[in-house]
Amino acid sequence: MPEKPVRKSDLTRTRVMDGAARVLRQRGYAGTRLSEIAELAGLLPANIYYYFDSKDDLIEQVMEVGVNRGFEAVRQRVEALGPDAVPLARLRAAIAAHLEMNLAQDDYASATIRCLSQVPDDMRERQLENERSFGRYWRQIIIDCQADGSCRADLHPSAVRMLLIGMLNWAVEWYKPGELAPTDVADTAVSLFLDGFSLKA
Amino acid sequence: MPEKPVRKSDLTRTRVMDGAARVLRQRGYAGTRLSEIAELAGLLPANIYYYFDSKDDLIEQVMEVGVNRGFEAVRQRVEALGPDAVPLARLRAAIAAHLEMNLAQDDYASATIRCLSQVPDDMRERQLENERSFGRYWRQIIIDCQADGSCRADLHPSAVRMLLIGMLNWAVEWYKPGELAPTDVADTAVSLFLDGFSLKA
DNA sequence: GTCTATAGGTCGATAGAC
DNA sequence: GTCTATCGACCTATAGAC
Repeated sequence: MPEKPVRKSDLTRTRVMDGAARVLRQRGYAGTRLSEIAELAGLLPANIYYYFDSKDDLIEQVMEVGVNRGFEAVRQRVEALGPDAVPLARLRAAIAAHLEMNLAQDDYASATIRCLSQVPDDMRERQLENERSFGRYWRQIIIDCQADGSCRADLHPSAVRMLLIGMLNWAVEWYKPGELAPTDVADTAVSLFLDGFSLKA
Repeated sequence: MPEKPVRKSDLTRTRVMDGAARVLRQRGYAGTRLSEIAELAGLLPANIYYYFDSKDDLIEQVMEVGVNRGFEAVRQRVEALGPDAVPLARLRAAIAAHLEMNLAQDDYASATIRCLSQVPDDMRERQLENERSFGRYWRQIIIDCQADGSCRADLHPSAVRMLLIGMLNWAVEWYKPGELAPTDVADTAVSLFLDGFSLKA
């Protein structure tokens, strides 16, 4: 491993991205101001242009990190089960990981989720391309569950995936730390999604 | 019934609100421009101030209509079952109605859902107050299902409600008319939520 | 790398003629 | 009710000193 000195430049750049992620999460794309990002990062708005070409350039880089973080959180939890884990166990792990990531209020991941539908068309197109492998990963887990007979094959896998992801993503909108811990919500979501709400007598 | 003449003023006012609902749905709160609303309504931006005190005033009125439309769509479908319908049937009807309302792309309802987390704090506070009775309506149906033994009582009713509503609301973000009809998605959502994805052998 | 200063543009809102 | 004209605020982005 070669030396990888931590330069001040990199630290400041990271502070700007951290600030941008936080502002994007709570203001949305169009509501995000460079002045607020600069304040959080402890510099002046004009300085941002020393690190990024434009506001959109900064935002796009934040969202790229957000997708990667979300994907990695899910993948690591799933892979930790080992190569012999059954598909249903992998699905449980994926749901819990995705939800806990969002409820832990990771700014990058939740900013990305929230802003995807708000950014300009060309930026969204590139972002969707980034998320495609993440989507395939979910899709494969769901299909595997149907293929080995552990889950219902009468439902359209794409609809199942979107409804599931929606249930998880929307939690960002209403969850407030307090009464329910993130793991409690995750347990409820896993149980609800897999076993259903109704009682089969 | 007294005469209720349709004044031109009211028609124009409605066109402005229709335009605002559409723009809000696809641009979000901060991304909405009066110029785009005016274009859709067929007038000039300055004219909007003849009908509304301010941009926020217009937006708040659109969201108020949105909440009412969503609530009425759900309530009417549920009430149509008659007073003797079992809670589980009422829950099915509520889910289908809410989802179909959103997927049919009603601008007012989906704009409200999308913008709620983006508007200024005081506006959101008033909006949440409006939605409270809607929330209680859902809550009662869920509790009734648990009370009569048709649904699981081991899950926190609030968590169940939020996860369910989230699954439905997020559909606005990804649904595109085409392969799947709104009723198909609604059927899948009802089946998935009530019976679960896994197969109980 | 960080600052001051400012250009250039967009938008919400108002004033007043018609 | 709808128009033209315009003000003032705010924001992105650039230029250039230090």
